[in-house]
Amino acid sequence: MVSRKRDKRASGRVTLDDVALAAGVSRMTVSRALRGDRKVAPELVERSTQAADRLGYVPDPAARALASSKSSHVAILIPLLSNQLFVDLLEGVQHTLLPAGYQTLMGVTHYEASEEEQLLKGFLMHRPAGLLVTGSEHSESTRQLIAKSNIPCVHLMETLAQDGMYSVGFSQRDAAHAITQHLIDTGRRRIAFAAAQLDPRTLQRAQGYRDCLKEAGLYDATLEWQNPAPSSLKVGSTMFEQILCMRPRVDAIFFCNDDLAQGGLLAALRMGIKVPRQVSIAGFNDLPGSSEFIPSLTTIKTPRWEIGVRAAKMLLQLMRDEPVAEPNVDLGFELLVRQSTAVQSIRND
Amino acid sequence: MVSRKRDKRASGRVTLDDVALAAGVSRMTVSRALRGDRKVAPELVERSTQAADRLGYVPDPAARALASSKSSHVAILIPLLSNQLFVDLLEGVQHTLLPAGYQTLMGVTHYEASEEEQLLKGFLMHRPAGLLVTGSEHSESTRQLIAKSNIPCVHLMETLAQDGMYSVGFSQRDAAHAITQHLIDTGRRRIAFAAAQLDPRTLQRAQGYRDCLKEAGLYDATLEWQNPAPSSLKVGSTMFEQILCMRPRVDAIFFCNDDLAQGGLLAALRMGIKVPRQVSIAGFNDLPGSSEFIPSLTTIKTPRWEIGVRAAKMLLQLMRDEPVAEPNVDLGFELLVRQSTAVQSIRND
DNA sequence: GCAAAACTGGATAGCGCTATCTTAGCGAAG
DNA sequence: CTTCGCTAAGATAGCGCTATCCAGTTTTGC
Repeated sequence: MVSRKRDKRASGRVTLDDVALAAGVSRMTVSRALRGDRKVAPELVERSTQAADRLGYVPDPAARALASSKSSHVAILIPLLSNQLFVDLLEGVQHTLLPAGYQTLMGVTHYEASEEEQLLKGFLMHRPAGLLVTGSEHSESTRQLIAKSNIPCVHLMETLAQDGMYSVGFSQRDAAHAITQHLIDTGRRRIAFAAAQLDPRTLQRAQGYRDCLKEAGLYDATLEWQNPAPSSLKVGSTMFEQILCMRPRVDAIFFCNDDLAQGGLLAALRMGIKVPRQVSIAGFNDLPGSSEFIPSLTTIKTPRWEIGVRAAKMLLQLMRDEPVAEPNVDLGFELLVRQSTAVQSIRND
Repeated sequence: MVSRKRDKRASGRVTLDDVALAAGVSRMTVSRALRGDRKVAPELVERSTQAADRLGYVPDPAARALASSKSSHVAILIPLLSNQLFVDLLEGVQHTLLPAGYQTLMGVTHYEASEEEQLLKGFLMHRPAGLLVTGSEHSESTRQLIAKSNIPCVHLMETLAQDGMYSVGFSQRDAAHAITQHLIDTGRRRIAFAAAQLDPRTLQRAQGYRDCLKEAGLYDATLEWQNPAPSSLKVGSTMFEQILCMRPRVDAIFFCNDDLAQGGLLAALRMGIKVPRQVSIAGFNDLPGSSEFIPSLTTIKTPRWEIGVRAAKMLLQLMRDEPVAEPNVDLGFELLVRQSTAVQSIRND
């Protein structure tokens, strides 16, 4: 017979067997009809879906996972959620994955390799169907865990041109280069760089800054400031004070994240330093508030929501074994010129 | 025999059967030994755990869920992640739940009842072991879904004294009352209230503001400003301008969230209005940056990380059918008095 | 026009666990 | 000394699905 224990109907759960019985076909046919994994006669599909709807059938992900050894989970690893950047990324991902029937397992690594590894292990035991990770630099064991698991994986936020790897992001280096160039173009000559949270992306931005200034013959290593503390308004304030105290002739500061830059703007206000007249300030990421600051903050608008969406779409293709046309997608960036780098006067050098 | 298909060892997965074989006991004994769900002879527990460790056994959550019809998932519903408040909450929850072996399924509702319902349905089909939801006000169908599911549920962020319900939070009303009282105590008399994102907690804060001013005989309904838009720096700026334009004699504004208040501070700066000399400004939540603003922002520090931890602990007890001593926990709040409400002068009224 | 290949629906056998029933072992009670 | 619990370990039976094999029916190729 089709069903095993039709008498034990007390469970309340509608199973495939119930649907099959109602539709007058076999359980397998319903399973196939609902998932569309093999060709089923249109009429039987119709009958199956109707019966499923009528009975309110909801597939059991656990049973599915057990039988197919593939879950409907996608694990995503991000460094933190206190940066709006990653929140947007995550929302883009969920926006795409949820309608496709995937649940997101989110892990916050706090930029700790050990936490990342721990989280990944926890996720892998759930046999996720896909993996999304931030950046491409990971500890050796993390890399191996990913490789051995044989689970489709897309890297987020960076461009990456490595065979067999998938990524969606933009060039952090180029973006930093562009905004540095903008500072040069607006007449600045002693341009400092202030970074905190020295993650790989920050370092790539540092490189863009450096390259640009070297090309212009303006590079001065003593104007590069790096602070390993987590990026925050407070750190930005402190760094601004430090920089202006140690290098009073600096005429622009490129902060590698908007929260630092916002802190810088506040510090300038406190110190009575006019922005941009005396010092130009630029940020990165276009975080909420940056457009409202006094003066409004010049920054790089990064397409993180779009990155989330695009990466999730790519992952969907990978999970369905569909071909991926472009394994490494560069979504670019946009320079937003606002008041904090306005040209106020030609400075004599 | 104990094992079913010992020959088919190609899968690479270590199952309970493997461990049982290695330990020289039955599969059930290992299962019980590892979970400690029934008494097992100490020696057999020892042998089981050692064999499991040696073979690197990792239980399969899907199989577990299927067999026991209870998963190791906990679903959490929060309104949004762009407010640091909920990020902290979530981190507290994960910090507690992850070591206990539970995976968090996070859903962002964007304050939309329909989204909440949709997400909840998706979660419920995973048969989560527990549920965490923000606040106590939900659509009727959401409430019913929760009730019918019979899954332990803890409500976050609000105090709630309803039989059979569990909550961890603090009194939004009392906190708003306290900060309003502080404004009165510092000599303010025409105290405006500016709210956005009119969720239940915001409305409770409005009530605290209202109650306090009425007690002091200072209530003026025309000083209450509510904006249904999502809370943001920009909205705060706009509301500040509006309030000062329409009610120029206002001497304090209580913004119901720090981002609004920060926007207010920036607007004041732009308009040349001295804070706190001319207008006191108070916020709510102590978000990052508030201590760095010029002037630093008086606000209510809310224990959201602790709420997450405490709620998760309570949920763990519920999921283990342990008794819960205190089903409704009030974690309080703290008034942080900073420069934005300093007493600068006694205003004649 | 006939054999082989291609398809379709159904029966069967688990996926890796846990709930539950059974049985063996053993001390306490009569 | 026997009988009755009572406990702890093992055997059994699925949880609700999908992979896979099998058989019946088309199609296709030469």
